[in-house]
Formats: sequence, C-alpha cells, structure tokens
Amino acid sequence: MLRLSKLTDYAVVVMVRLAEVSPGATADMQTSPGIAAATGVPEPTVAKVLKILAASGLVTSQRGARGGYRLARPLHEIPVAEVIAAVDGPIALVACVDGSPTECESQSLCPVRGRWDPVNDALQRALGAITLADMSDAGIPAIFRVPARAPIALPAAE
Amino acid sequence: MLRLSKLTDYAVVVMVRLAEVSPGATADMQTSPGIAAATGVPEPTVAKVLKILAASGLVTSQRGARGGYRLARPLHEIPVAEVIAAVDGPIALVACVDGSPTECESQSLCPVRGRWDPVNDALQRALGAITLADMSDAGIPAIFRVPARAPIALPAAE
DNA sequence: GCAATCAGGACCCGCACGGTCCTATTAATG
DNA sequence: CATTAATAGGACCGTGCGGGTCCTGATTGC
Repeated sequence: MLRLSKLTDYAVVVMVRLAEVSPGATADMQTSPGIAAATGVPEPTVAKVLKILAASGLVTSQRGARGGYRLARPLHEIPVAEVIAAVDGPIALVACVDGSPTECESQSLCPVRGRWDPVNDALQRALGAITLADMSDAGIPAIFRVPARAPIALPAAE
Repeated sequence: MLRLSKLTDYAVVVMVRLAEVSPGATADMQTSPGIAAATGVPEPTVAKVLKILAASGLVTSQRGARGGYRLARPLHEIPVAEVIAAVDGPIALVACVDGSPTECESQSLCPVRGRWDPVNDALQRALGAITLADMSDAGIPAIFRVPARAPIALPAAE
C-alpha cells in the first residue's frame, strides 16, 4: 500500500484552503462548515481533521462565536511530513521501528531489526523537503478551484 | 499511516536470506520451509511472499522435487521500491493519483488533483535509490543473524 | 510411480480507518 | 443575563482490506 489515509489528504486540502483566505474577510478565521462548503468535504470530517491539526499545533483555533481556525504558519513553512505525522502518526514503514507500539514479538528472530531505518530516514527527508506551498502551486489548472461554495455537493444524490 | 504491510517486511527478510546462502550460485535453491525455519516467519506466509515475488520476477522458481527459489538479481541491483511495488502495489500516497483504481468520485471538487504527484515522485526516487544490499549491511550487529535455525532466545533482552 | 515442491487460488478473521454524532465548553452578541 | 455560534473531545459503529491459513492442482526429480 504505502497509501496514506484519506484524512491526511483532507488535511492538505483543508490547510491549503485555510491559506486561501477570502480577500474580504474581516478576520482570517474560517469555520469548519465554511471550509466544508468550500472544499466539498463533509462537514464532520472537516471538523475532525481540524481538531487533529489543532491538537498538533499546525493550526490555531478560536473558540466561541465568531471563532474558527487559522494557519499557525505559512504554507511554505509546513513540510508535508508534519501533516502526515499529525494525522497518520509517525512515519514508520515497519512495525519494527523504534518507538513503535507493537514491538516485534520475537526480536531474536527478527532479521530486519533496524534495517528499515535508512529507508525511513530517506523518506523523512524526502517528505520534510516538500512543503504545502510546493503542493499548493503544483500547477493546479484553476479548473478545480472551487469557488467557495458547494452547489453540486452531491446532496444525497444516490 | 504510511506503514507498509508486514508482507513487504517479510519479503525483505526472505530476499536477504535468499542472498545469504546463494550469493551467486545458480543451483543453490532454497525451499519455502527452509526459509521459514531460517527466518522464523511462518511457513505459509513465506510461501505466499515467495509466490508474490516470483510472480513479479524478483525471484526465480524451480518447480518439482529439489526445486526452490533463487534471487533473480543480486541484492545491490534490487531497489526496495521494487519490493514494495511487488508486494504492496504501486507507490501511491493518495487515491487521487494517476492510474489508481478508485478514482475520485467528485473530481470537480477535488482540490488535490495532481497535487501529490511531486510527493509521490520524491518518494519513488528515495525508495529507488536504496537497494536491498544497503539494507542488508546496514550495520546489523550480527546478534540478530540467525544461524539458519531458531534455538536461542536472546539473553541480552532489554 | 512416488514424493517433493511450487502455483494459484479460495477462505475466514481481526483490526484499523472512515465517517457520524453527542455533549460539554467557550466566547461574542443582543 | 440569556442566547447563539463555534470548537473540544470524546464515543460509537460499519466496512474494507490486510494477514494468515489451507486446499487443490501442476511440475519435476528420483
């Protein structure tokens, strides 16, 4: 697989959206329903992602009325590795890595003990070198830029 | 979580084991039960992994009595990316990548379309640069080198 | 012919992800 | 002060998929 979870995907979508603050907005805060409407992601899922990101410090939150979320740092200072680590947990390719909750039950037999470390390190560096800004201006043809509304948001279409 | 499956882990173990006995020999075949006994991995699982690797061309097989498996190429010519791709499928971080079986149901709303491509490419390059030989001599302290059996119980337990 | 071994499935189980919802807490507003 | 709007932090359950086992054939050496 090596396929990360959809939550991480949504997290990137939400954070990029968070950076695309509406020009005329009074405050740069955005609410969960607003982001959900803008991105097309279901509102409960957006709320869940935002809560996770807020717990990890990637976004700051403001409770109460007129509250919302805001990016803690600009996009170009947020490597995608941090988002992945926040949502999907630490980047660990195998269960036998240091700090993993599920240790090898038979360590004496495990011939891969520590073997994946260089691979994990290489992945960490590769993912740490790419920021959300790199993903943001990755040549999105603006056809997919949803105009901050969700008119065709499949309202229980099927 | 970005944690690849155990099957891939086992595949690396099995292939490294396959190289430890027949570094360049052409006739030194190893059977599934033999590798299972040497690595401590359950025999059916070893057989499954070997079959997958054989189907991908990473190992060659010999059917019939006195048959077995053999590495198709030396370790230093096998990037770990190939093993991952053989066992876990193509390296694709999100469902929205090109060639993925599950396409975005709402492409017009998906703001990440193509965004993960540079990330996937970076990962592909990082994993393609590391071979099984790099993982093999990654400084394994030889304590974990199982002597083709599994009698000991690692006295120096933590 | 017999035995050993791989090939290619089918099959079941458990777990983690996904998605939703509920309640408490906080803060602005009238 | 009451109300409302919004986040915080859970619990909850369904589902899909990986993990693991096993069975039946096909092939080859003895």
